Amino acid sequence: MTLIAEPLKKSFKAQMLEAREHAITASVNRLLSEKGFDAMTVDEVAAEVGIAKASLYKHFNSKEELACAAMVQAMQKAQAYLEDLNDQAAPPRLTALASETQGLALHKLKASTRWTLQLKLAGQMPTLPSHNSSLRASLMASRPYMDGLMKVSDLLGAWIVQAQKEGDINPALPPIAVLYTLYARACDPVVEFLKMSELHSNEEIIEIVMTTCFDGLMARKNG
Amino acid sequence: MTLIAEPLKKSFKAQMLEAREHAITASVNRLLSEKGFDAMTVDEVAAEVGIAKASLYKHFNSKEELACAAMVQAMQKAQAYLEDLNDQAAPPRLTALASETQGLALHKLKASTRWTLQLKLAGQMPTLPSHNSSLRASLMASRPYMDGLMKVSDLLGAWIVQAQKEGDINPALPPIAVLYTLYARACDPVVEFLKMSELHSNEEIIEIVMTTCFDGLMARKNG
DNA sequence: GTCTATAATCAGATAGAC
DNA sequence: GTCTATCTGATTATAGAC
Repeated sequence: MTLIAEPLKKSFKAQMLEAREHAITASVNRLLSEKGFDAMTVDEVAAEVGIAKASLYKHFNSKEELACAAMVQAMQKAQAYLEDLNDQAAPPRLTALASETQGLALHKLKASTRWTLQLKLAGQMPTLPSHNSSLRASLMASRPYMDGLMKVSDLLGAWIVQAQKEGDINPALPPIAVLYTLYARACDPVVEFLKMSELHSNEEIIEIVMTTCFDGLMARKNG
Repeated sequence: MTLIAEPLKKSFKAQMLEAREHAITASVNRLLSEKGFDAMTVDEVAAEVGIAKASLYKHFNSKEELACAAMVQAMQKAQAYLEDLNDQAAPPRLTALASETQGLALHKLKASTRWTLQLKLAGQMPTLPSHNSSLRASLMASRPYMDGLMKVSDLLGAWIVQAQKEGDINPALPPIAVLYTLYARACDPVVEFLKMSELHSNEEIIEIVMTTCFDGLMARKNG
């Protein structure tokens, strides 16, 4: 009995722990997206999760670790999405018109960007502080975060190079600049401004930002 | 004698005061550009200016006022630049090739954006915190700031509409979205990332960002 | 592991002499 | 107006009972 019960009990406790920590990271994620790292206080997190602040510090040793955990979770979600997208070998025939004029690589880059914007509009995109902060240092020192960042960059980087080869992405742009430009969509203030103006639906905002990102501001005279 | 000396003396004192306050805003401007509002401390400002913190508070009643003064200064500089650009009625024949295919409005929009990027790369662009903060509220309550912002927006807005009429800017984009997209160049993290990577000169960075902003990421197949 | 209560620190703001 | 010294409040982090 004890031989079976003991491991089960441990597993249950571990599950509870994991669930609790997941609830914490979810709250942190939301607050990070809403106010950013500096403005977010540990008291707020504790209040939102519904536990005492001291209990938080049993799970995470510092505010930076707390935020790191949320960022890692988000990064891994992105990684999973991109890997899934990458495995879809067959060209999607949903949008026949687009597929004929655009290569698969560009299609994936656009899908990724759209996914990012949707997440951001849903308030689930924990944004990095634009200026150097203690959080940046913690993230750089975090193996899981850097691993995720590298895998994500590799996937996107390969698509970028491929899209340039296929004549879909401007080959004059350094791939790294394209990568940064796509990353920047995750913290694009234009999205927030347009949302605040309440003149456009979320879908419209996404289409506007997708257009300015891939087609630019200028009219396509011969398009 | 005193009739002349008194006003002169007052004027001199006023000049000193102005010079001192200019030195303060210059420091604030630099720190704001380097670290942002939250990370910048009043102690730092005092240390950089070379006066005691209490003396700072004789000039400005709060950290917000301090930052506001710097932002207002920057906004007025932008306003002056744009008004100057606006007064150049004659189409610049410097770049004959560009002038033939692009209207004057687009030319001015590009010049403004380039100017912004240069300022940013020079570390003279005090960036707004991306998330809501006490600074935002202070700026909204500041008449000179809001006046400058409105004048700047009016000038840019007129050029945007004109450029759309001339077929240079994508007419499908709401003018307000174009305006926000241009404003966003002032706090574009891509610029910082590219600068940190040290792979490109400032001129190259500007050209890259100008390209992604106006032409987008995609190749111009029929351009 | 969770709680209440408290320590420790840091940064914005002020008092008061000169 | 400038200084040194100090106050105040907010926030990160911890001690210690249960």
